[in-house]
Amino acid sequence: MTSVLGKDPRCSIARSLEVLGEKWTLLVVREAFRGRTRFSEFADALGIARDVLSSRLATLVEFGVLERRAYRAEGSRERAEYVLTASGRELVPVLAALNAWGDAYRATEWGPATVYADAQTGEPVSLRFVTESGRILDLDEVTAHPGPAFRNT
Amino acid sequence: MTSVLGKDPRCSIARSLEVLGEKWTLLVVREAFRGRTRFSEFADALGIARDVLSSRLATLVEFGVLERRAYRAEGSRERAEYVLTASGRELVPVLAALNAWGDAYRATEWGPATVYADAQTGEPVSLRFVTESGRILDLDEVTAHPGPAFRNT
DNA sequence: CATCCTGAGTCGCCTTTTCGAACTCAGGAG
DNA sequence: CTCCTGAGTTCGAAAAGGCGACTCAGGATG
Repeated sequence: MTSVLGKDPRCSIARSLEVLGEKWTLLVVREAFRGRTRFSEFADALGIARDVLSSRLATLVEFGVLERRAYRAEGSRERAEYVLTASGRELVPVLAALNAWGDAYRATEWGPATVYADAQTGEPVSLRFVTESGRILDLDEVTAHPGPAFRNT
Repeated sequence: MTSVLGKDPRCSIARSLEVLGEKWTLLVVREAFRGRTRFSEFADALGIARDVLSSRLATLVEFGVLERRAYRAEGSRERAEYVLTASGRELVPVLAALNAWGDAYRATEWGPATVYADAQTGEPVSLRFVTESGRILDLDEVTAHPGPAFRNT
């Protein structure tokens, strides 16, 4: 991506996209959530060119979304695997938000592809805005306004 | 982007990214949320090449995220403006999720760039997973599993 | 009327990314 | 010693992005 931010390094969205915004990157992360860990698993699942995959894995590792580890299947030599780090696992909301929007506005005959649920009860869950006191708001009750980064200095 | 989905048209994330995943697109949407409507406003705010902006606006209009309208400032000729549609406004969670992740994992000295709040009370809000019955869950209490699209057929 | 100015693009040329297939490399298996 | 596999790297061609110049429509100016 080579710094999309150029214009505003203060915007957190721009900084996130610097890591996640290149073609294929979020799909690689999606596959990581689906449990893929190996180079060929990602390549086969996505149909991505291998050199591009190589480059995407490298930046995801560089920015701490994935961790590259050596592992050894029995009777086989050492190989690399890529697993989500804590920061990678915190990308669920990003994927869930994209998933929900796609379900709502680009629906297909097949229905929803991924459903998020309470791990305990299996009850379906959705992403909502919640106040600190636990009140759940609708989208139109929420406003975005400039934070510290656009007030100080 | 020319169909990243190739491999899986059933995945809602892939379909969302088909519209939103090209370079600059989400930043254009962010600017739309900040109230920009005119071609030059987007261009100036982002520092994006004008031909690329032209193309991004076209696909956002094509997929119903923005609406292109004619407007006329007094004593000036008719010009175009781009405003968020209902489906565009529902991208808040996507931007909020990216914003939160950037704040958490790519923080800067300046602090958060954008803060989401209850429009009424000003109380800060965050994106959370909520069950249908209104229980708020932590990320690690949520699982993603294949929906209808990966079960039927 | 002729000229200037502005917003909203388009055009052409060059650089950067992506694509796809082929090639390499390291070790275990036969 | 050769074959096989997973994990990449390399290379040429195609697509996308960046940048400055150019166009186009109409209102304002003289």
